Amino acid sequence: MAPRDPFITIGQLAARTGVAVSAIRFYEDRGLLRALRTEGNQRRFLRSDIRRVSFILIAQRLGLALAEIETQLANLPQGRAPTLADWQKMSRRMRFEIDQRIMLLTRTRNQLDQCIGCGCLSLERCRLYNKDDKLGAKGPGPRAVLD
Amino acid sequence: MAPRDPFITIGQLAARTGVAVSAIRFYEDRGLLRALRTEGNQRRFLRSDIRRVSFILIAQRLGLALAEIETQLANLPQGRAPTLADWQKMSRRMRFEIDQRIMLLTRTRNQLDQCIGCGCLSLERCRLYNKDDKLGAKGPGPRAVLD
DNA sequence: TTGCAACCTCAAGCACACTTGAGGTCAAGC
DNA sequence: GCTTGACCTCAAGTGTGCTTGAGGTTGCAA
Repeated sequence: MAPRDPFITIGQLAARTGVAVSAIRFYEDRGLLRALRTEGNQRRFLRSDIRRVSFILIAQRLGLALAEIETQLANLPQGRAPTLADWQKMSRRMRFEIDQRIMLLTRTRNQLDQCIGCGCLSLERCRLYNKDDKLGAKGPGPRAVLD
Repeated sequence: MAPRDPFITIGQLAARTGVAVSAIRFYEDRGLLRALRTEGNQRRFLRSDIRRVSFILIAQRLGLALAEIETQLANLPQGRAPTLADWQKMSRRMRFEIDQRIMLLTRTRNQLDQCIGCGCLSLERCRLYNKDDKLGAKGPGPRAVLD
């Protein structure tokens, strides 16, 4: 493979991102990535897919489910390398998400501080545990965290 | 049941915490709760178990896995109602956890800010995506979030 | 040309956090 | 005393995010 080849193999993508090959195939299945195929049916990714996978990892660290990440990624062009502006837009959206999360945690902390005084955690007047104040559960399976 | 009965049924515990009856049985199975039994083999919980369940909910919101929550709960007395001091100790531990999370998010945000300028997200020098900087994956299953 | 790592598909398995279902028991009110 | 809803157990199912395995193909290189 020439050094200027714009395409990379699945193994290279895996190595560059630290994600398992099987996970990359899984992401492709789920529609988070798209790959071209060689004549011999092997996947070839764009170099820019390294960024795409990195984005998936960061978003997961923030607690986004793959479905939500897919929605976010839909804002990027498919098939061509995103421009710097494309990525900057994504970054700003992410920053907003992070801000939201920090605010929510801060709110939880403040409420907890109020509770330390009374040791409640379970009284009707405690907003921390109040089930109507809870972020709705989303059915079975792992719950989303602090969103 | 007399109004001063110190015990509550599983249905009452479910109603007071907003958690499904099946989930409470599951928590008991997992060792997060303990129940007495009536002669007719029905569970009877302490009123203080309402707090215990509330704690589980809050800890889950912070992204703790049930196993970790179990460890935390081990610091509470089993079988008798925890004192105010017991709960205050828990609250302070939780506050620490929350602080950690806020710090990690703040760090992530700062790194992202640096990235907005270059739109990188995937370059070797970018600390955000750097796979050695990643919080280690913990095998299969849902990953812990920002811990 | 042959060897071998890297690739392919498809099906099944796994950990977590529960829910659902079948089939049966308990207890409070009429 | 009978009905009815709340309770019981145990097994199997569900959704998410993957991994593992079987069985086969590709492609670089010695």
